[in-house]
Amino acid sequence: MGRSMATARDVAERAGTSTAVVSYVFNNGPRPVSAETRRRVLEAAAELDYRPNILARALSAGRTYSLGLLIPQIRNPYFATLAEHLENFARQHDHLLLIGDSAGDPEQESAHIGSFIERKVDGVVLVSLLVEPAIQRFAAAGVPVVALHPVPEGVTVSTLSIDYVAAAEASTDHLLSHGYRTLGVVTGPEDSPGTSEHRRGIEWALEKHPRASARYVACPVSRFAARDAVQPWFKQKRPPRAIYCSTDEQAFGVLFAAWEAGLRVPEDVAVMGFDGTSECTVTIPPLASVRQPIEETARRAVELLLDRSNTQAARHVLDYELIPSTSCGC
Amino acid sequence: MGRSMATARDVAERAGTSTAVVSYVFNNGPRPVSAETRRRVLEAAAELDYRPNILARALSAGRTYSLGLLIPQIRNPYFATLAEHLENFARQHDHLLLIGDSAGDPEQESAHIGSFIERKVDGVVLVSLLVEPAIQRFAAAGVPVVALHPVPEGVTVSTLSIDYVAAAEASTDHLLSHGYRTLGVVTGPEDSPGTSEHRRGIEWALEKHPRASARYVACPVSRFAARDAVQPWFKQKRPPRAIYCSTDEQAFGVLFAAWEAGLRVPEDVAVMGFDGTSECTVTIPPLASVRQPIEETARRAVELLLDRSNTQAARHVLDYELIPSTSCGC
DNA sequence: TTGTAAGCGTTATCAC
DNA sequence: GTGATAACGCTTACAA
Repeated sequence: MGRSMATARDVAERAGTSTAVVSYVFNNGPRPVSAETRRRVLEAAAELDYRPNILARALSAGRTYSLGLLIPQIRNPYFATLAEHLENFARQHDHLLLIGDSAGDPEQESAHIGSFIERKVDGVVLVSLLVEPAIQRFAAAGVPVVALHPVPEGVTVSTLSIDYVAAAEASTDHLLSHGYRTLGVVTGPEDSPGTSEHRRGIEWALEKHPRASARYVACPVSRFAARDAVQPWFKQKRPPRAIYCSTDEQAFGVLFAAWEAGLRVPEDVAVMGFDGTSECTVTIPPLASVRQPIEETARRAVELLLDRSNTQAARHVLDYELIPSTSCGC
Repeated sequence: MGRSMATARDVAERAGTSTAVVSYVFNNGPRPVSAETRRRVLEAAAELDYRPNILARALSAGRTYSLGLLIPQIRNPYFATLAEHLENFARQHDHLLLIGDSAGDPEQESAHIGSFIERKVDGVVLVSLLVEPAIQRFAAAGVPVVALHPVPEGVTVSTLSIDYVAAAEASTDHLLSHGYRTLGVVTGPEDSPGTSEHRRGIEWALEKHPRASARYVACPVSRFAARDAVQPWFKQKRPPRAIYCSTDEQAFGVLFAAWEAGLRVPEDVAVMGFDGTSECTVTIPPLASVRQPIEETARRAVELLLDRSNTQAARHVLDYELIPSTSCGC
């Protein structure tokens, strides 16, 4: 029982028809089937509890009904939330989501890319450490990709993201409008996608506030790395009055470092995150941030990948939302 | 280029042999191959950049080289960490890890179970909401399972976990040994696996401290739900002096609720978590907890599932470690 | 030690 | 509208 599933052949025999017709019924095509025959097939299938063998289907039809998600770190709540939403939308379309967590390691990322190609996923949602090689390999294998971060000009791929430069500028503006003059900036690694966009937005904002100055530090996107990265600032006589973080994950580490150094947030140092995960509402104190439209991103990413007519690489821009909260001082 | 991969047939032709031998070489069996022939096959394979088609292999051999992980919530850092380690070990054994996140919803859990069975995973690591139905379905489909939580007596399945009762007792003992007399206990839902083990351990500890009393609340395993669940306590004139949480995830919400209510941790209220994720080291204040051996659990789970000789259901018990920290008052 | 050929369970072409 | 039948690419008896 359950040991060996019924096959299309069994259903065909019981319905007094052929395996071809069984296939036509279950796929609504490519040939038409009379109402009466269809009924008999569905009845037989129900009686035998027939479920098409996905593996056989994949081998024959060349589609696996699976999507890949490649991310730097599943422990980052932003990516965990993204994965949740993508999984929901993928399931609604009868697809399985494969999650490839690189854990910040390009080698693991590379292994996942190979794995996704090998398993012939129908499409990949990409948040990559090393954007260009990843895109090259998927392109060479004919796997559709949607990237969720900025990608260098000239690289042909669909992207789906907010305007990072504008969001960074708005966020910095918001911080500086409190009158804070000294800014600390925590970004991801120099070469990681998005870092230069954050910088550019921050610099644009700084131009409008000539008395403000900024110092920068780049570190891995982890709360632990960020804590370590800002500790030296907090030991100085004059720590930055406000800290801009390019991810919430890093901001979590900054909040801790401030607490550890005996600095009050926001009275002594203001902090701003980026991503706007719901975890921000229960940090101590609640974290101001820039909300990314995670659910909409997930919905559209799945649509883009599964819409097989859509073969154009396009750059889609979504809206962000500035979320002030206790940590920024308002 | 990359469009259509080389097949075993191509390799066989180029090496002047048959597809059978190609298969023997790539699987190290089941028939022996002479050194010379093996060399020619490998050479031809390298020249053609041949990679066996995993789908075809799965269909033919009945193994998919994939493992499933079924968890209640990927956003919980404990499960995210578990997923990371499992993925690493699975990859070391050339297996892919499929993550099924139920998001606390039995219907989603059920859908994932169906999906894992349908895709014929070679084994499943189970952290389930509804243990028995899950185990039934996998058993009926002939899928090996390792459960990472307590499972009712009489259910035949391998388990791999710490002794929850003993750990809960030790943790409660530790709290009470500070002299705290009033204890608040936050557990997961009444019917979720583990809850009764936590309760039992706590009660054993309470018996040794006759002047101590406890009040209980059950809530979903989420920091948000836990925050809401303990808020009423913190509004009372005499909140519990110490709070035991059956997961770190819930303890995170308790720390926030205490802060929000103006209570100091640990001066006004002590807090203990459970799971011992590294996130505990950067909460405000750092969270005392019971460390689960996540990496070892992951390693052994993969070994158990892939060791095909091992068909016995056994209950494996791992060691936990009590981790005192600021939040408990020592 | 190697080759032939029959599956694995679909899909889809092509003839009826 | 329907039914044979040849793929899909691999594994593995069985024969040589």
